Amino acid sequence: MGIIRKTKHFQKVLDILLKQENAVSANYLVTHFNDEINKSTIYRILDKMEDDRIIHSFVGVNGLKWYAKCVKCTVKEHHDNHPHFQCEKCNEVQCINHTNNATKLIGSQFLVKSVLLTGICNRCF
Amino acid sequence: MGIIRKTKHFQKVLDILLKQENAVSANYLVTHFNDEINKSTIYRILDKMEDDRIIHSFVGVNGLKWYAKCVKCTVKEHHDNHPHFQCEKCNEVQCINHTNNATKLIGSQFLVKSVLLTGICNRCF
DNA sequence: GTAACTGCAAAATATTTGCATCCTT
DNA sequence: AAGGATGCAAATATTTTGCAGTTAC
Repeated sequence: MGIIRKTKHFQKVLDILLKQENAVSANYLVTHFNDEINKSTIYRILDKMEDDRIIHSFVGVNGLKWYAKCVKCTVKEHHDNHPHFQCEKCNEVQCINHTNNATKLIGSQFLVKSVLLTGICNRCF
Repeated sequence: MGIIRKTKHFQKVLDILLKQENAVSANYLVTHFNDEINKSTIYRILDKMEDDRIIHSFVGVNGLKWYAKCVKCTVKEHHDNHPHFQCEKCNEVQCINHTNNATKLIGSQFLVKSVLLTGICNRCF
């Protein structure tokens, strides 16, 4: 555990995540910061951010891990479980803004933390 | 491409998938058939089955690939996009029987092929 | 000063692929 | 006979880990 230090690397990764409208993959960040930030460091920063509920993660269609900023999460409650849609052709992930969707979908049998829909987007159709 | 041959291995893998109420991971099958069927063969059989719409696949919380039998799919149309729920603690996947859920969730902006919800199941809560 | 962060190399893990051989039709 | 299936080993690719050295508070 421990406190997160706001290092230069931390800030750089955070900046990308805040700038992005949709989710980004860990792999994208590794490539993007190639020769600037070591990949281990990136994975560790992402882990920390998720622990601190600054971002949340999910696994995409191809098994890659994706991250997106949490809009309205607190340390106590992580309620940013808005669904994501990923196109299996272009692999792009889009956030779907919709409220109460998860519970609407399956009632309250489970504590739902993330929802991922996959398929084909209108651009690739 | 080519025609699927109903070999002994093919039948054995199919039997497991049909017997199962919920989805199983490729990894489970590899372990289950250890010393009986080579892992490459299992992956290839699963690929073929998916091509032929006998089963459908999705990627779980930990990036592992999961497979489940298709209940009402034809070669022409693959409409078995019932949602799956995976517990991030016990990793178990449950099929959620619900109709029209995917389209209800996001309208008709995308062609939705699979829906995965993750979180914590009532047993692990 | 101490705990957290970083880079590097190596490990772990799941899946894929090349190739030679075997089997099914 | 021919095209598909199989086993084996090696390759891929992503993520994790151990460790030594550095940095932030």
